[in-house]
Amino acid sequence: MKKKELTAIKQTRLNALLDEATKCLVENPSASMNEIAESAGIGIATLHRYVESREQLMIHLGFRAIEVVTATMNDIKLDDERYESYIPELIEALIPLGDKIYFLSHDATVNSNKDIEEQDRALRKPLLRAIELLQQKGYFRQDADKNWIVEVLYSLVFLTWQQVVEGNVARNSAAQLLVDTFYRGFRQNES
Amino acid sequence: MKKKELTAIKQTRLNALLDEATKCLVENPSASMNEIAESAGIGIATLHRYVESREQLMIHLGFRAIEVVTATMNDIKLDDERYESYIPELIEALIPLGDKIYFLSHDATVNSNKDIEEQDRALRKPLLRAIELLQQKGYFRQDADKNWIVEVLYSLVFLTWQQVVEGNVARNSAAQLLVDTFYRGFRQNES
DNA sequence: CTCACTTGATAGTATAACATATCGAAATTA
DNA sequence: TAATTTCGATATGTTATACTATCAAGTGAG
Repeated sequence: MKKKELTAIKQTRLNALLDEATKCLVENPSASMNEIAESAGIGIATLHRYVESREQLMIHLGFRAIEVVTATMNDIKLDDERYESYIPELIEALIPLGDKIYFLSHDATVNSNKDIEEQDRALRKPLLRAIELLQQKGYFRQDADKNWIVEVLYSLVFLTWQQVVEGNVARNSAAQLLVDTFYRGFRQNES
Repeated sequence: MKKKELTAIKQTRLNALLDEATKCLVENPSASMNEIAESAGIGIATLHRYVESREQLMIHLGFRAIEVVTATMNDIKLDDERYESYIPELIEALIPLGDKIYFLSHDATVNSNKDIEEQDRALRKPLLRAIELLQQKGYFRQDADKNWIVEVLYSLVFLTWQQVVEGNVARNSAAQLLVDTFYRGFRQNES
């Protein structure tokens, strides 16, 4: 087995560990390293073979979150011909990443890291542009602030993810529910 | 000075401490007792004179949150003649309590306490009834689940509170912004 | 002024969590 | 099969934090 394959396997396992750690820490931000290791199904010694310290774990988690969310967003293209499908597709893809999105915007350790903070801003840029375009097309309301729209989207994605995890919302109908809420709100139209 | 006045003063100071601790812990859930005391402008010794332990502090915070939110909700009556004003008034009153609402639904310590959990359910009941009534009146969409509506409301109240604290949203326009989002979403009506 | 009470600072202790090292077992590769 | 590595359990050192005890300073009432 070549060396490159070895590091690739390690990387895969590290990513799986990071994903599990994110979920664990979102559920209980004060989870100990022991709890994290147990939650990931590995020993505490092995955990420290992957990450040097708790602080470094947090940094890793931040970058991992950015990486995954960025990749997911890049997969969803804003097609001029079918711009109506952009948000629904994006939401469908983002819901499983609800914990990472939440982690990005709420964890204290992550938010005090300059690099991550900057990458987070870079991450929002294309989303802001997409919303702007949807507004110009007259598809989205133009009297709403773009940044506010993004904040609401993030917030609702996390909420939906959480409701799915807790079993209050069916996984298959979650995206539709969220799109519907995000688009129309709850007021009955009086037309 | 009478004894009753003394305990009343103590209670007032305790409440102020709890309110500050809530804000502090929402911003950084792993804040130490020292940080909490400092944030409240008191010494660590005094903090321990008010609450016996960290765990007891958490319990106190849970009950305090329930108490304040309940009182606020009871102040807003659902008047059959003016049911349109119920949600806007409620939202306006709830935004300053965003941290407490968040604390109630997200803190691990609080959510594992049976009493608080039960009181939290009791707290939601009148809100659920109000939403049901608004749906029957045709004022709210009837195809949306009541519990989902409450979850979204809580989530957005916290988001708005946070945006106000961070300075991204003006305090005076926050309620209007939230009501608008909650009612209509972001899709442009094609009428 | 005096007394009762409260507060904040400091020092100290106990406990829990982080982090490291070791060792045998299991898995993987040659 | 033999060698190498990977892993998990355990033990241990080190640090951080919750909590206690004590004392001096401040405050208000009588």
